[in-house]
Amino acid sequence: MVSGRKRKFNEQTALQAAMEVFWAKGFVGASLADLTKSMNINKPSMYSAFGNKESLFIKATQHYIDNNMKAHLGALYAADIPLKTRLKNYMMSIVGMQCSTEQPKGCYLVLCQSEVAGGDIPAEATKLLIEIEAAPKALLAKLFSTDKEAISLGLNENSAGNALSLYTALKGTAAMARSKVPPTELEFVIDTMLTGVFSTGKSHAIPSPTLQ
Amino acid sequence: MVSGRKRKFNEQTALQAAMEVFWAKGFVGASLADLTKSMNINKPSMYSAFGNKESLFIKATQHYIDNNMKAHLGALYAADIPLKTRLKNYMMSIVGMQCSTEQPKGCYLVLCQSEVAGGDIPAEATKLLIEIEAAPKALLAKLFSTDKEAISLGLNENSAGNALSLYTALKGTAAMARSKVPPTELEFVIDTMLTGVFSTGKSHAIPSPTLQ
DNA sequence: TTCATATTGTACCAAAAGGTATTTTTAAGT
DNA sequence: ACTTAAAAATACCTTTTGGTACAATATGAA
Repeated sequence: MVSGRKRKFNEQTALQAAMEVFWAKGFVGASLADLTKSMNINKPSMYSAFGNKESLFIKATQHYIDNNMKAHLGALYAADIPLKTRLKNYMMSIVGMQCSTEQPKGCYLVLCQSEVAGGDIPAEATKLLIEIEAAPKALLAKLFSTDKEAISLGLNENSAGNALSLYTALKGTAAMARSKVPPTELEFVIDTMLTGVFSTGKSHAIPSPTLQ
Repeated sequence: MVSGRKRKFNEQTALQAAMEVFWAKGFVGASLADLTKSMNINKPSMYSAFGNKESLFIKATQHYIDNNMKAHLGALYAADIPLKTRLKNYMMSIVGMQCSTEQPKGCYLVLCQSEVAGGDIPAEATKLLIEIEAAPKALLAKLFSTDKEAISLGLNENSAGNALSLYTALKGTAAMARSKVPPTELEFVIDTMLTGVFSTGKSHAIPSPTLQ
């Protein structure tokens, strides 16, 4: 193998720390001093391990997706659970993360995506943040357009709109969570939006059975 | 009167320009160079007229409230218009602002309030941003608890929750608007949340008329 | 026309920003 | 034990940050 001094820090641990700084402060607001202090390494170690601030951010963002977004997906496809319940479990799982005391409140992505418009985020990072935006919308839209129950309720007729409604609600709860609104209150918000989606679906989709 | 050289710039115009920079970049992201360039004045003029970055921000925030928030309130209290319609008009008026091409997209306050948790906003400004948060929630809650129609629909029974749902939806649309989602799509989201609020109200509030 | 005063423009300051060069330390391979 | 190589620590670089001193320039009052 190659010789040389061994790394004192664990790359994943350092990345987790960096992620939490970006989560709390955004890309622009997070300084290298903030980052390296929280990662417990010095600047040259950071640069040799991660490249520069932008590529550290890109890796931290990927780390966030892998460790804080994907875990919720399971709830969406659980067997033998009504669609509305699956959606609620999915959304409340995300809300729980947004309100967790173990990590910064709110959503990493909502904050950083809102920084994009300011024009101070480098090109590659901007591209990633914009791409990420599409995924959950597409995922929910696909669910609404393919799920048996969704189809029988007519929710497939505006799958994109229904997905957008839920996604928007989650962006809203992210902002509220950052302002320390507790998850118990946000649960009511989620319930309300789900009620709206499901009752809109019905009114649009259920034709009179006696006709046609 | 007092003598001396006359001001070349209009204070309100300069404040409007500063507001737009904070709106696009947040408090942390907006540099004095950004601000003074957009205000078309130099730093000493800025400092003599507005104090420092923090007090400029406080004045810009007040300017935002006066010029971009208060205008929507009329819709809430319009006579002879159903409550649901009034709420929709109010919310769509805000969404229209969030999506306007005349100003930065999204909401000034949502961005800056999300910066508070980062800890880099000075004390007075932080205090203001937190105070502001309470007003629209209280306003909607009061409407739900006092409006005749709201009471008859039972929406007063959870006026705070209903207010929170709508407020959260607006925070969500602010984030979506910043990502350039068009108002036509956000209108569907607003409709859905309103449907949720009103149908939740009904299910809670309408007791079986044959009983009791 | 002079005088006092307020605003401007330029130049400047110390601190913090992102990023590196260089030296010191630590480890593995021989 | 000695070399080689990689990581760490310190010091440093340039640019930008928020904020000012100071001289130049207008303006109304006397």
